[in-house]
Amino acid sequence: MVSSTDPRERVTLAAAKLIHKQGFARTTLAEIAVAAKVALGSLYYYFHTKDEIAAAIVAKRVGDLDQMLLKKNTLPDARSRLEALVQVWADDRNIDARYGCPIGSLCYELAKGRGPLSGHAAMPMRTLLNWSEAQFCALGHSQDAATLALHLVSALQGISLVANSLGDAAAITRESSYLQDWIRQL
Amino acid sequence: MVSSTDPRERVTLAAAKLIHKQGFARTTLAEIAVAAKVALGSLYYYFHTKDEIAAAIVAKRVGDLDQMLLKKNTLPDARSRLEALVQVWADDRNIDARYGCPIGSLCYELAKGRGPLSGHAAMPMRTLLNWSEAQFCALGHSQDAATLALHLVSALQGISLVANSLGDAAAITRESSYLQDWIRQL
DNA sequence: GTCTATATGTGGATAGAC
DNA sequence: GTCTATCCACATATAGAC
Repeated sequence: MVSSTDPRERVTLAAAKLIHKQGFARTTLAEIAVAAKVALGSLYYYFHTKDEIAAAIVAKRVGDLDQMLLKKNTLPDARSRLEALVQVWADDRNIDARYGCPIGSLCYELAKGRGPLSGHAAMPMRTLLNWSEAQFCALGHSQDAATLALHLVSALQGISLVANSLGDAAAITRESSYLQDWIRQL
Repeated sequence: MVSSTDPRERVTLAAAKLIHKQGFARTTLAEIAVAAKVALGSLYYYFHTKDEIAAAIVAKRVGDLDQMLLKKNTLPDARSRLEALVQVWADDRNIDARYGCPIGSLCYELAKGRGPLSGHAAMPMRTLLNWSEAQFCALGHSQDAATLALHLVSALQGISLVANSLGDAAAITRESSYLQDWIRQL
């Protein structure tokens, strides 16, 4: 299950998986400790509080996102880069329909009524928005690139939420196709 | 704050408000009891479990949604009806940016990794989707009405999530404008 | 029906040995 | 650094008087 040798990373990975499936509030430190093969008390050597684990997960997600988007940048044109982003959702349709978007569902839970953690929730969204905006700019839509990026990211986050509520992965397939067409026609 | 005379309704309303702001898992029965001006023990006269309160909130939300959509049906044409739906999000931008969509954020939390409550999460979404699909049909898009409805509802749910994560109500204004234009051009 | 009091379980967090 | 054992607060749920 958890294969990293660095225990701190093992905890972050295990927590990310569990929290994706169960939500942050419903996931206990005891569960995380078991999944990470670390004693419960040891968690507090790596993180001072449960909230800090959430912050670490968000930071890791932003890093993964950056890496993923950087890879897409090797694609020849902005249009295919945007299509590739949508394709990520299409590929992950089954897990997203079951547990929601790993990024969006966590951000939604953290942003709600929390002080310090609310700030963290913005980072992954900004990452997605900024990259998308750059692509729309490259496509020649520099005037309304921010608006188009907002629409794209909203659609991706929204379809994850709707498909999860319905328990219907096919909804993600359908919305992905719609978005692909939209990008091609732009 | 809570003005209903029927105590059961008072509990449902108080719980709905608190859970919208704090999330389901983080809201305690003690808080609900205080807000509803009911003794903690009395909650169990009206509801057997905390989960039942969540179910009652969802049922109430579906009822409110039905009523709201029924009102929109008095508008002369399908296009203005769809615009009116989007306008609801634009009007509620401040509260949605702060706490998320009252429907979507609850559904997202309930659908995740829960047995019986997962089923309830689908109902509000289906209500929104079915009504929207009917409007797109009336607009002459009977062929792809379901796809258009899915795109609209996803966009509305998505912008609530993104705006909440960013803490930015203006994002809802911008996406609403985009969707209004989209509806007019259809 | 509505209340007070309480049982029961469990979660985050700490203490301290090794 | 990693562990075991434990504290303490609090949340859900129950008991039972009124």
